[in-house]
Amino acid sequence: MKLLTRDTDYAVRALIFIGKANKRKIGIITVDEIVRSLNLPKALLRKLLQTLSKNKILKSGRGKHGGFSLLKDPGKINVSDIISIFQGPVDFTNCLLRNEPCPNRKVCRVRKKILSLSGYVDRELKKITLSSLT
Amino acid sequence: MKLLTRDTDYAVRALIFIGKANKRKIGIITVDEIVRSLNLPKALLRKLLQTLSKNKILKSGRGKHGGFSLLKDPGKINVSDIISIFQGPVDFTNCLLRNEPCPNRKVCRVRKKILSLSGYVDRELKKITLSSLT
DNA sequence: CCTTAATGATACTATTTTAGTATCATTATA
DNA sequence: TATAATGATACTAAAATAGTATCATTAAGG
Repeated sequence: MKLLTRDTDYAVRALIFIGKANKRKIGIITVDEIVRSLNLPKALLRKLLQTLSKNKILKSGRGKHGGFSLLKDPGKINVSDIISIFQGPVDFTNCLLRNEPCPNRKVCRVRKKILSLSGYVDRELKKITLSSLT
Repeated sequence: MKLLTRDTDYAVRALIFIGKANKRKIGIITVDEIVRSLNLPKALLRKLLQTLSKNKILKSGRGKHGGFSLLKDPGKINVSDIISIFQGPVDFTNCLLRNEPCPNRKVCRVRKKILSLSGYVDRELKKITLSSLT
């Protein structure tokens, strides 16, 4: 019952690395640099960073001297965002019965509790910003 | 990102049903009765209730007039227990790096936060007892 | 220009988890 | 001894997770 899948996990690691570099005024980081420091599989990391670029978390530059840098303020990037990108929004509820919407949804006490837990966890994850991690 | 898998979900539904029946002094419930009321797949439910019996949540009786009843006090059966049985203990942490223990474990801030969230969720799930649901 | 070093797009495979079914064995009751 | 119940177990299908490979495109710099 992992909260973060591998993709999210590696993406967060990479973002922390890029965030730290940006802090030291190193504008652009290549996949190779991240791989050397964090020991992540290169082909996979490339895919993840491409996804982060498509989702406006990173800015990418192509060609020689290309690479990645943060597109948004590190205070505005948080773990809930990254989970949303790689795993879908933080939502613990299920509320299906044999693949149909559960008829008991409206009054279900389990649902109420799970919903509230889900909300709590999401709010806490939104507090874990990149700036709080670098 | 479901918190409960289908097995846990169906098991909780069945336990609620059995708990309610036990409350009304109906000692023993058969799989067929649960299936008729909750519309769950019979073969699957049988397997789940067998697992609950092995885990000392239910008592089972075989033969004609056999069936299931709660083995423990409904105040002492909670959702965290059922998750533990079907999905393993409530634990959001991962802390692997390429399938090895992550070397950063000890100082990792993400880990600290996930651990604390995990603990919170588990404590809350332990509060959702069967008696609170029937 | 042309080489090189970077990302973009995309297709593919393997493994694990989740979801669900089927069947024979055993037991208790009437 | 027939019947109605659970016990044990083996099996299949689908989805999610984990990971790799390759060609296309772009930008810098001699």
